[in-house]
Order: sequence, then structure tokens, then C-alpha cells
Amino acid sequence: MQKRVTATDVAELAGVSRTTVSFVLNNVPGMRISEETRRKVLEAAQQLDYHPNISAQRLVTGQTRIIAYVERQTPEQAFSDAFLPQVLRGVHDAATASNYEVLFAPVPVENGAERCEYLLRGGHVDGIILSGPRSDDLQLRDLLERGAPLVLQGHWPGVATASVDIDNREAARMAVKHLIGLNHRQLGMIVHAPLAYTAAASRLHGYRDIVESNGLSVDESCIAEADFTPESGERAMEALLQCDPPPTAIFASSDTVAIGAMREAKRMGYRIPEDMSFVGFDDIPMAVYQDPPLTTVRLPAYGLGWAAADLLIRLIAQEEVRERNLLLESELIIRASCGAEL
Amino acid sequence: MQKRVTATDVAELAGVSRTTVSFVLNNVPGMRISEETRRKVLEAAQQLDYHPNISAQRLVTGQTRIIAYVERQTPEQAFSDAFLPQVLRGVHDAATASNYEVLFAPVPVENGAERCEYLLRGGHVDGIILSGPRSDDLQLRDLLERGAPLVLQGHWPGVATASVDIDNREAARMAVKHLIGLNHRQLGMIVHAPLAYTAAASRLHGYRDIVESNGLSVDESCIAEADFTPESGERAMEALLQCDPPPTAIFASSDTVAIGAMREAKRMGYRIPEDMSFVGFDDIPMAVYQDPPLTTVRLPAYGLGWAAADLLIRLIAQEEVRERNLLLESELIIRASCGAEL
DNA sequence: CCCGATTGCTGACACGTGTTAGCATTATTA
DNA sequence: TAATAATGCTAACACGTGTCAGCAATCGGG
Repeated sequence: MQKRVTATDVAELAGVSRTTVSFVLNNVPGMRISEETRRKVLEAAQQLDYHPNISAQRLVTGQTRIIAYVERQTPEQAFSDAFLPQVLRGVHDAATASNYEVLFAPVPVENGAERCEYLLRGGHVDGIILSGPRSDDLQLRDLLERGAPLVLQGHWPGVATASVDIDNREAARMAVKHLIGLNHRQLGMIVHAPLAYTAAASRLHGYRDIVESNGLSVDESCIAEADFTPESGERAMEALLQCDPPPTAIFASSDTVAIGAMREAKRMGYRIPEDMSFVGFDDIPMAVYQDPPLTTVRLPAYGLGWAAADLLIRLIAQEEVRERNLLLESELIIRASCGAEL
Repeated sequence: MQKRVTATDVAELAGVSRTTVSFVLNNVPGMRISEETRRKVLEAAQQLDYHPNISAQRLVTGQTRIIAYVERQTPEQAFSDAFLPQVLRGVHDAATASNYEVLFAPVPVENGAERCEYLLRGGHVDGIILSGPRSDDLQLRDLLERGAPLVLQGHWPGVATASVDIDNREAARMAVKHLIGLNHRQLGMIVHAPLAYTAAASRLHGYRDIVESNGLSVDESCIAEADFTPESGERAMEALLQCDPPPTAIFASSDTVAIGAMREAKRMGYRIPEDMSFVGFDDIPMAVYQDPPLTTVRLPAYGLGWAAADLLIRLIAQEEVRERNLLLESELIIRASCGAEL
């Protein structure tokens, strides 16, 4: 490993001062540099294959130009997170566009705040995108209220922090409207997670909105709760089949859960979509490869990542941000699982 | 945003020199510090909530304690990479265990080497894990030959670089043996990617090994090539069904492709596993939710990430590493798609 | 009582960069 | 011609830390 090439080396080769090298390479505005000198510096830098030392730059500017993507999930949840690649890619692309880099920082659920504190205070990163928040963390609340540059991926009612999410309630309405439009009147819902998860609660709200606005009454026994996994979807489906009469259409608020539910329904002899229709939520890559392919709400995963990073970077730059709580559009993807004309 | 707390502040509060603070907080061996002083320093640090500035540490030590995970794939490939969460988690956990952090750096396929060069020379990171290599990149070869701290996730014949992979050939053998053991004699294979991808070539080798060692001849028309996607799997299956007689068992060297192939076989009226058996490769999360669930070779995704990071960190530390080319164990996961007793 | 060893601590330099204030030199104006 | 302005460049400080060489005070032994 040869010695590092520093700006001083470039300066010597070009026959100018190190200051001049800095001015030329950073295109500092207002500094008058002759074309001749500029050329010499650039040539010297190229010849020596000079790369400025980023740690030194960070030390002196006080900015790291790194943002952290902090994922706050259990390993099991994380492993089956089909969206991470897309979200992360969105984060990265937005970051790169503003000359930022991305630190990947999953964190044990219990000490998320400590880790964020460490990253920010130690000067590891300029800001944080926090995914998978749970609203019961006081330490984290502290951090937010002290004005840490932080964007939530998701939504956290009652805490005034920047966030990026989809309109879960409206998206759920869209899904349920589709079922109603296909003349289903006996509806059931499988909520994909405990209602402490705000996304789950919102999607249930959307379901109620549409059922009620169509003059139908919400049968509470036709609402079952799952717990993220396909297995929990199977059990939830089992419960729904006890309803009398059983629902003819199911809205499951995540595809993963929907897939479990479909398996159970098939096992019990129901044909899909002839006897029972299904709409999921997320549009995970495997949704289209179900038998039958699953109608679902597409989550703009890449866009969520992109928007979160973009918003965070604006906050870091102290830009005046008009809307600190973004809601992205989602889209109903109609497939064969509810028998609509394609 | 209040002023940064520096080691000097801690020193003043504790009534000692900054040097002493450094010695205490870093537990520098050989430095005799009285218990009294040590206590005062630790208290002061705690009271001020001191976090050392990592950029300054990096500048002076010349180490960043960051490794980059460089993903060199097209966005389409990356989006459907069901393993990224697990691999990345493995990388992160191993990194954290050695007090390293992880930079996520996907990179356009065409200028991977430039980006690696930038990351290393600019002092962004101490080393790189490179995933998704293609063997036709000369620039990258240069980088490797100059001894850059780099671990390949995968295998690159003819280039002496550190790497972590599974034994693709042996894993494929395992899969095909299973089919032979179920008394199949008419075998077909769908290679999941062009043979320029070394993993694809190795898996095909494994297939040939077992077919031949069982005294069967490899019918070249019963080998079809796909291109990563399920659609390409459908087309490949279409081709295999032209064989006379058609195969009774298919080894598809990725689950994604296998799923497409199964769909096509079902469409043509074949029952699985009664009329035709399938074995995939990867054990993606959706494999178990196929109808029927797919028998496949499980890739130790987390372990690959972990091992890659661990190896890289040893290389960075100039440790004497016995084996620079690791092969991890994979495992045959038997499900219903080939009719074996469960 | 003196000398060397040990203990506990500190001063000063180095890391590589951004940036401000200012210094020659040349061009422009009165 | 002298005063002023513009041009092109540089010296010097700052960022916050790790660490080496060395200094004062205390201790132990003869």
C-alpha cells in the first residue's frame, strides 16, 4: 500500500500553494484563478490520481454527507421484508443525487434511540431515516423533540416529526370499494398486525369507511387479526370461516397474510375467486405468482425511500420545507383473485 | 443545536489534561492512571454526554471502520433480490461485532470499479464486499491485483481474490440426486441464467455429474436456459415440453425460474408432483407458498453476508487468514413438489 | 542523605482539509 | 505620475482526536 496522495503533493507538482489546489478542485466561487493555473492543478491532480480525504473534509466542514437508514424490526420481520431492496435503492438514489451516502443500520427494537443518539452525536451521520417505529418509545420522543434531523418512514400520531408514508386509510378504501363494486355484500377483513401498528389501524378504518358508507353494517366477528406471518393469516381465515354466513370477499391488509388466508380457504374447499374473492395489500413480488394471482394495493416502495431521503436532506440543509408529512399515492392492481374482468 | 462537546470540555470539567481523557476513555494499555482520576474523567464525560467525534478519530488513525456493501446489479435484478435483507443483516451483524459500520453502495453495472476506487482512495471505507460480479471487467481486475481489501460474494475463476460462496456444484448434485432417488430417469434442467454467470455454470456441472454417474446420458435438448425471471422460466419449460419423451422431473437452478416453469407445466395440464416433479434452488421466502410447496436448495443468505464481512475485516486487520475462499454449506429442503415422503 | 526507579500525568505534534484575511503585482483611472 | 482598483495567489488558523516523549513527584534501597 503506497503513501496517500494529499493536496500538498498536488500543489507541489503544480507549483502552487495548497490553498490554490483547494480552490480549483472545489470550484470555490469568487476566487479568481487564471486558466493557466487551473489547468496545471487539474493536470497534477489527475496525474497523481488524487482523491481528497473525506475524513479530513468532514472534520473541517462539520458535515458527514452520510444519512443512516435505521431499521427497527425484529430479525424475523426484517428477513421477510420484500421491500427493503426497493426502499433502500430509493434512499440511495436520492442520497446520491445530493452527494450523500447511505449507512445501513438495523437496530435492536429495544435500544433504537440510543443508537440514533450515538450516530448523530458522534458525527457518524447528518440525519436519520427511521423505519419501523413503535409509538411506545419515550427516549425516541426525546430525540425528536430536541429537533434531531430525522424522517420517519411511516406515521406516528401525536409526534410532530417529519414523515413519509402512504395514505393507508384511502388505499384501504380503494381496495374495499373494488370488492363492493363486484357486488360483494358479505365482507370480511383480516387486519395484518396488531392495531398498535398505526398502518394496521388505518387500514381497518378505511375498511369501515367503505362498508358503512354503502349502508352495510360492519360485522365485528368478520374482522380477524393476524400477526404479519402467513401462518397467522391461515388462523385468521379459519376464524372468519366460522361467520354465518361466511364472507364472500376478504380484504387482508398485507399480501403475506392474504397468501396464508388463501391457502386456508383453498384447503377448506373454497374456489378462488368463484366462491371467495381476495384483495391483499403491498403488492409483494410474489403476489403475481399466486394461484390465482392476487389483487392488491401497490406500495410505492422505491418512491417511499426516495422521498424520505430527499425530505431528510432538505431538513439537514435547513431548507424551508412546505410539507413535512408526505403521503404518496398507492395504486390498486387488479388480478384474478377477485374475479374482475381483466 | 448546541455546541459540540469535545474532549477538551471533559478535561476541563475533570481538571485533567485532554491527553488523560483520551487515555481513560480509550483504556490505553500501559498508561498508569489512578483510580481517582479515572473516575473523575468518566463522570465528567457522562455528565457532559460526551461523544467523541468520529471524523477526527478517522483522520488521525487513518481507519474508517466502515465497510461498503457494493451491489452490482441492474435495478430489476436488485428489486427482486429476496435475499438482500438477510445478506445485509449478516454483513451488519459481523461488522458490528468488530465495531465496524456498513455503507450501502449499489452501483451501476458499468462503472463498478470507479466507484470502488473512489470509496477506497477517498478514505470512505476500509474495505469492500462486492456482490454480483461479472468476469468481464478489466478495471476491477486491476483493483484486485493492486491488493485492495475486497471480498467477493460469489466466485470468479482465475482471479485470486478472497471470496465467499456456496459450493454450487455440490449443491446441484444434492438436488439432482434427490430426483434420481425418487426413480426419475427422464430428467430436464432449466439453467436459471446465461452460463457467463459462474453460479449458473457450476449448477449445470453438478447436474451433469449426477446424471452421468448414474449411467444416464445427458440429453442436451433437455437443458434449457432462462434469464433470471419467472417469464423466462415459462419459456424454458415450453421448450422442455417439446422433448420426446418429456422429462418427468425438472431441476431449475433458481426458485424464481422454477416458479415460472411450474406455472407453465400446470397450464399445459401436468399435475405436480404426480406427472412432473420440480426442484428449485435458493429457497426464497415464497418457495414454501407455492402450490405445491417447492423442494429446493437453501442458500445460507445470512451466513454468506456474515462470512463475507468477517473475512473482509480479517483482511483489513492484516490477520493471517488460512482460507481466503470460503464455501458455505447449503441444504436440501424437501417439500411437496417432487412427491417425496415428508 | 542521595540516587535511581516507578507512578501519574501533560505538552506538543500530527492527521488532511476548508477558509479568511491579506499580500504582491498588474491594470485602470484621474 | 500618483492614487486606486482589480487580479491572482498564499500564509495561517481551525476542526477534534491519537500518541510519543518527557516532566515532576513520590518511593525504595544503600
